Amino acid sequence: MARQYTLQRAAPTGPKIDYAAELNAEQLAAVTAPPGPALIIAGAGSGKTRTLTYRVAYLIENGILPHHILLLTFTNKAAREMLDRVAALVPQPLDGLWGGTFHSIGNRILRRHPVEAGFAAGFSILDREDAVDLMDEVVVKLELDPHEKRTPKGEVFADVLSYQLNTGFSLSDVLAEKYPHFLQYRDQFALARSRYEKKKQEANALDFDDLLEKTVALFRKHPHIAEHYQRQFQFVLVDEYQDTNHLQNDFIELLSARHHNVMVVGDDAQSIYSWRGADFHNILEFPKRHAGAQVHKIETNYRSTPEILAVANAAIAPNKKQFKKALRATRAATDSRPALIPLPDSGQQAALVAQRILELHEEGMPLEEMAVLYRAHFHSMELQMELTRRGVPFEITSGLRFFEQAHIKDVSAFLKWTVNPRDEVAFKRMARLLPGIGAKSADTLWAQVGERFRSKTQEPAAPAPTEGEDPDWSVDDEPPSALAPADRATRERPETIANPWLGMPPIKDLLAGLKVPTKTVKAWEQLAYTLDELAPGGKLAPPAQMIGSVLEAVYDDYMLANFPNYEARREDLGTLANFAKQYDSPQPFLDQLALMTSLDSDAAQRKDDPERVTLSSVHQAKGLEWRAVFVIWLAEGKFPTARSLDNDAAIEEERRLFYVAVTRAKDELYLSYPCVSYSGYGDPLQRPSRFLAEIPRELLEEWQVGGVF
DNA sequence: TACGTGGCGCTTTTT
DNA sequence: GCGCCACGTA
Repeated sequence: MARQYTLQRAAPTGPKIDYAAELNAEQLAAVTAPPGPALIIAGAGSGKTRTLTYRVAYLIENGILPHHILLLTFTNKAAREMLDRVAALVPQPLDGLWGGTFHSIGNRILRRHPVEAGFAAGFSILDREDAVDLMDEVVVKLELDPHEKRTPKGEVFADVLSYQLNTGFSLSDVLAEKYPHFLQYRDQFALARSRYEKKKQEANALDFDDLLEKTVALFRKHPHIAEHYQRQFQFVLVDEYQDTNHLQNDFIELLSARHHNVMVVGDDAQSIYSWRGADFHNILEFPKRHAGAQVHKIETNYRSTPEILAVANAAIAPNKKQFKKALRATRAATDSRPALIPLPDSGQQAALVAQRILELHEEGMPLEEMAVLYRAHFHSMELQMELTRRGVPFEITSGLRFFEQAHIKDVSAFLKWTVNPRDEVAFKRMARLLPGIGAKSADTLWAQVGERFRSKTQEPAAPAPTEGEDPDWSVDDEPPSALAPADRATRERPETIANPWLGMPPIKDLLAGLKVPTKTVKAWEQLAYTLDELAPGGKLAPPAQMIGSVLEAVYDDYMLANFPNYEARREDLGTLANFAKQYDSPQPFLDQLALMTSLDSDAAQRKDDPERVTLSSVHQAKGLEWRAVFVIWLAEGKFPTARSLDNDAAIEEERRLFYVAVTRAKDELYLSYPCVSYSGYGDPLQRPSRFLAEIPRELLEEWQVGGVF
């Protein structure tokens, strides 16, 4: 069965990269590693991204077609950055290269084989909120005892079931670990799982987990489809491997199963996402799972002063579960050690940080070169007030993401339902915007619309999952030739742009005459008319035009009536419509909305803004660096967080988090904690974090802060 | 359905 | 010390 295929070197085009000159010995070894499974342990600040991007360039330079390379990341930002950097290195176009987040790659594959995956073309993607909305519908029907004072809500169900899927743990184990007080509901959770699956099926909608899980299931059910992709992806590269979960690891293993050229890059010491299912045993045990795997360690650090690195190495040393390694500094020694700053209370902690920021700024350090890091966002409240008082501009990495804001999601609901009229979540969201329509009426309307829609389509809207193999879908052909590097799968099986309205009566007829409350009649007619405009004559309009129609017909009025900050929201929707102009059809636009977190428009916005200090949780600071870093609230119960105190594994993760914080600093590091905090709830007395006690005193310079206060 | 009041509980976050 | 949610009423 196995087909032997010999790679041909492409004729060299353009100047070659001088790898030996541009990389250090450790990086070079990883970049030029022979094929086969490889684990790259890349310490903080060691040039991990550089290594990965040069590896891709190296593969391409050695004749591997971009089409045969798969590059997996966690975030869109990382994917974009890496692809951009590769593009800058190699002369040939990278069009065929499959690079993106796990979810976007899963989506891309599923869009080509929706039916084989058990769905219909044109499926919706449910973001986290949509998934919870749908789960709420399931939970209502479970009829949990209303006399019970506390019953789990949709959010808890969604969380538990998602965590279970991502980790592969049993339901009982997940409940015991995350929600022991809900263990009695075990059976309802199991029931909710199957009902939720059914709901998604009926709605032709996939949640984020499905984008991975259904891809894995597709491959297991249709080996010939799996084989196609396994053949195609001769080289698989994975970024931030230490944060992969069970499901993502299956995804990686399946896609690389044929060629075994899987290079995973990560730092076990920076694994900080176990609470959302990441299992750093994936990285610790990679060499065991892949016999003969090469292991490369990259430990030369270009970022921090030796004094900061000494603290970092000491900080992580107590962790038992790790690959032993020590970062080596390349920078020259300085005469300053990181500062350890106890403060009488949290107000003075805020004052110290603010004052020190101003001093550094006066010494010539730009504000954007400084950051204040903390374990939890509320730890920054006092500091925010202090900075405001002193007129220090700052930027906070938290809060609602652009696409998760209500007005963005409201408007997208119109588009989503037009593209996929089976999308229950989108329909109900849209309906609830009308005056006089709440959850109950939305439910009734949905039942009627669903009924009408089904009766108007000759075939059931959901094609039953096909059994057996699709005869038209043969992938057992010759591998893509160098002369025709275009993606064969794309040519043979383009992503179907589904149009549910073809051959259907106009939308307004579908909605006309349904029973609605008297005060809703007018708005209902208007809605029907508007939706008709989104698919005039049964043809889906371009998304930018759709947004315009929705705004003009209903949503602008809605915003005026319901939001105090009408102007800002209106502006956001203008930005959205502008963004939508790049898309001819709504489907890919909606995919983008679901799979992206932010619009890069704020980068442009920030241009004319003054420089700012960054305030960030440590989690969100991963991968970033600043010249000066302040880590605040290093007190027991704050950092490490109270919930981790009685759990060794949790403490180790907190310690890794502390390590991430420390290794963000290039030149200056300040570690502080208050002895007393009158703000907030709980015991005002604070004890210094154990992480501070673990650092040899001589590595730090202790500050004694006095003064008038 | 829409709006007002009391109680509870309080990390981290990408897709 | 505050915000969110669940429950009660018009």
